[in-house]
Amino acid sequence: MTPELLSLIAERFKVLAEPARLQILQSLRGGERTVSELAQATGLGQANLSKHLQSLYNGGFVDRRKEGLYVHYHLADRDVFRICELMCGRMEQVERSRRRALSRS
Amino acid sequence: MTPELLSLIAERFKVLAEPARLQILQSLRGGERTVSELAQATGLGQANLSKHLQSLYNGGFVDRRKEGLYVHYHLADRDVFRICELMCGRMEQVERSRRRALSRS
DNA sequence: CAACCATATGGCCACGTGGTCACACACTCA
DNA sequence: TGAGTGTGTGACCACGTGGCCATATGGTTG
Repeated sequence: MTPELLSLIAERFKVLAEPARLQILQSLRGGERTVSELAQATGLGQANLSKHLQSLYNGGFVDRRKEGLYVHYHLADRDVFRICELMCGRMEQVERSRRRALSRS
Repeated sequence: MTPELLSLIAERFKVLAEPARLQILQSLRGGERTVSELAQATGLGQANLSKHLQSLYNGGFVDRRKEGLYVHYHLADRDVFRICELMCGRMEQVERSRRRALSRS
């Protein structure tokens, strides 16, 4: 496990470490969405949204398809949500240990 | 999926979005380590390391046990590495699609 | 062609945070 | 008790980046 590999993994996590981007991914669970549709669904500004989409695209989490004026974004794969579910499982566990810690003190 | 929940998930990811902390977790795969052992294994400064350990502890990724002068840290669970493996799988896939994109342009 | 629209991009600011230093705290041992 | 050691913490700086504005880019329509 080289330092370079660790940096790569960290960079992947960094893309998901942002509520706005998680919100975008969630909005894409229903299928393809254009940037304007995503803007309305998420309430994010257009420029801001565009940058987040760029991050997600560079990270390989979403793919896109241009059609006339519009750009349609869609999930690159569904593994992202497997990761998120593992995270949610962790959150429950953290809750338990937090309560343990509180009762300890 | 409320905004608050998304923020919580994002915060979990943020803890893992740092090479130094991934390195610490990896060093703990072999079992318990004291802070000084971790400092030597990772090459991180002591104060810096202590803060990273605090993050990991607050995130519930590691647990600790005080014994005399020393504090022994250990992994809270092994699911972290399931998440990392999923991430690594993603990285291979990203490689493939990057090559696709290159050959497309 | 010009007018218009959807999206991307560069500049800018404000905020968060990783790294380091200095020091505080906790514990052991003479 | 006081010296010495391991760990945590506050202050500080430097850097990265999310959000917003203005503008560029690429495409369509009349």
